[in-house]
Amino acid sequence: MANMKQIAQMARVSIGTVSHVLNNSAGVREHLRRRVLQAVQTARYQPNQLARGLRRDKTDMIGMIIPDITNPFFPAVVRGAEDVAFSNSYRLILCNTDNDHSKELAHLNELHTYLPAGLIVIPSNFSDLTVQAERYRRAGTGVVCVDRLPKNWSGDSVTADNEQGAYDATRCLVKLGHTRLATITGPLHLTNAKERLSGFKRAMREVKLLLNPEYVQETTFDKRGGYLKTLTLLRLLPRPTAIFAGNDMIALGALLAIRELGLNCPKDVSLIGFDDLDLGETTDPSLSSVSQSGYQLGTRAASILLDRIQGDKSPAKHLVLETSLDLRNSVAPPPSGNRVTKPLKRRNRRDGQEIVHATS
Amino acid sequence: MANMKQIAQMARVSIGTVSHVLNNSAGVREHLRRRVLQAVQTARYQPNQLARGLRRDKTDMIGMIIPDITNPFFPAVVRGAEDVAFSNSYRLILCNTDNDHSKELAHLNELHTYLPAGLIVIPSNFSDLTVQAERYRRAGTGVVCVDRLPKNWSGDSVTADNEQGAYDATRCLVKLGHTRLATITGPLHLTNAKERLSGFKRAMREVKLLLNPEYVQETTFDKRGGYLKTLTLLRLLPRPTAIFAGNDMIALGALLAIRELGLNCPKDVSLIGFDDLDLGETTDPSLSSVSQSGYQLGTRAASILLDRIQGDKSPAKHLVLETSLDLRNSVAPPPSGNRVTKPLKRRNRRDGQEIVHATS
DNA sequence: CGGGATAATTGAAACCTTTCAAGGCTGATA
DNA sequence: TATCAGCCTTGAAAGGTTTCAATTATCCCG
Repeated sequence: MANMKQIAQMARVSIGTVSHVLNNSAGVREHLRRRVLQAVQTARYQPNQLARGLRRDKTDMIGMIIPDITNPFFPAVVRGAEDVAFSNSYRLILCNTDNDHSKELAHLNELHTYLPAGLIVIPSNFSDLTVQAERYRRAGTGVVCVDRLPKNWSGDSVTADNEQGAYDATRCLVKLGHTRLATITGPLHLTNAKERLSGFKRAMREVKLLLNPEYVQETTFDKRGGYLKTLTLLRLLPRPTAIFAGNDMIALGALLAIRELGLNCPKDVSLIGFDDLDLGETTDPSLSSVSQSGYQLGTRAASILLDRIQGDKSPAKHLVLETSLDLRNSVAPPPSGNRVTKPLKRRNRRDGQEIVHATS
Repeated sequence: MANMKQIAQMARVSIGTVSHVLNNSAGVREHLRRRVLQAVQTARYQPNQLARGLRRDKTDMIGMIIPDITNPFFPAVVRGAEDVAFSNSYRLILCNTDNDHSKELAHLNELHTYLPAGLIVIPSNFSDLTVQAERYRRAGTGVVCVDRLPKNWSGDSVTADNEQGAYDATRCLVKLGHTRLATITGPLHLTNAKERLSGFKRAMREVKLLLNPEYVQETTFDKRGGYLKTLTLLRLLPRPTAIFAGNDMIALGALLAIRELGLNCPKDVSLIGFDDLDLGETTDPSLSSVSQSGYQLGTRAASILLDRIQGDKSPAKHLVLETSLDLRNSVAPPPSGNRVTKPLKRRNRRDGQEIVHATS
């Protein structure tokens, strides 16, 4: 691989001049500049980013840490961030924490030694990002938090209006005539889960509906959690007629559970999710959901970060994006009047089905 | 951030000794070693990876290039690769090419200057990776190709047995009694698409079924492509009774099209996809699919790469993973006998629906 | 044409490691 | 106790860039 020294020789100039041409860091007379560019071309020279980073104390990499690349919502965020970063010639180093606290820590520590220009983080469960981020801040490296915030987070953030989204969804169910509303929340130490629950509660309060505490189930943000907690909910008496799921993965699990118990969505149970993932369009029934644009979350976060990199010293920004309710076939009015509650089918799973049962 | 010099001072040894302790590159007597480790601890020292990489001419990063992070199949591969890489303390730099040739090129070029230890690539459409990879090989950097191969690829590769998988799926449809089988393939310059088509054809040939050339439609590996080509297929006369889709995203699009034309899957049209994505479980009807483990593709690729990094000089490896057929509700025998072909419903899309129509 | 001011160019230091060669120490053997 | 081998330890160079200070070239004005 060619280096600057060789380019300098080819162009019959000093190394310093080559650098100046490449970075526009000082005036260089046209004929020299041309010679340098020429040499760069013919040698297909590309500056060694490690050396450059070492010297500059900063690279053109942006670290991005996400909890689970397997949940389709996060790739959407990544995509957004990548698009903005790439077109500003920053590159993304993507780290997957697998929702594992220690893995997040490891990434956070390591990343630091690559001197990234900034960090975009979707905190994992139990993240103590706040402490870690301090190290980065002290080194002048921006950190933007996306989707959910760790405890005591005071830095830049981009989130959706979770509270309002949940509120809207709940109001919609209420308007359809439901009175026995349940919700399956994500882990309540995550701000987004908490906010969605409080939106749900606000809507209930507003119409003076009583909320049976058993109707609020907390679980992880995945299909399995949704599946298990839905089984729990649907065995309660009286059985809830509508479920607001903390996200679409939970809703997907709910759908499976509803089906398995011989019930029908939306006839017996209405269901609304959160995120409005693409895959909600093709489910049976198609899934209603609170739509938030993961892509936008990503682009906005990257933009804020780029501003910081370019020297924006203004106080922390907290961007909250609007949500909208996307109604499809998974909602309907509750089963008519006081009709006798339909009995549940005996549970009968196919062999080899994948869902693992929790021990607790 | 602390550096080696400070550690050396704290431990009252030379910089060289610190390095030796950290890398086990020479015997260091126990009491000095302890002093160094102590200092490292208290200063929370972490070696600067840029400097290290610069000196060693190689970093602990593995570049991974994928065509579209938004297609759930690829994150699964990433996940696999990441798990293996991470546990061997390599880190993944993920680059998304958006199926864009020039973006792939840009990433390939850039990545080079970060001196990654190796590369895992799922080539994009029209990739001329083969040429690019040469540069890496000359620098002693391994490149492993996953899922599909670019033209003239002679390096390491990990792929699924696309031909056999497609064959099995087709045989299954035939066994159910279908005779008018159609297929929607991915871009045929991609090896995986080509292999799947040839598996399909082999099955047809074996049972001496005639293949109407119009029954083979080529498109991109996404929902929109599947949607459009299914519309085309279902307007042909006689109408095919079964479709083998080149992947699950295409199958998802097909499902939408079938539904939109007022037809029923599986009663009017049977459908089998490829990849066996999670989301196939919750579609209406649930989607049958040729199952290939993206996760395994990823782990295997990473393993091969790690071997190369550790000095494995054996000839290029071509790992081909088995597939299995996962049957769900999207397949059934063809509509009974010579029943009059059901008329198509007039097309009538909801406003604001997202699918964009191609101009051609 | 000389002088000064300004612009262009250069050389070398610095960034933080790794690694090599050289020097120092330890302990054993004679 | 002197010598030697062998192991430890060290200092310095090298890796490729940026950047600062210093030098050189250019230009304009008198």
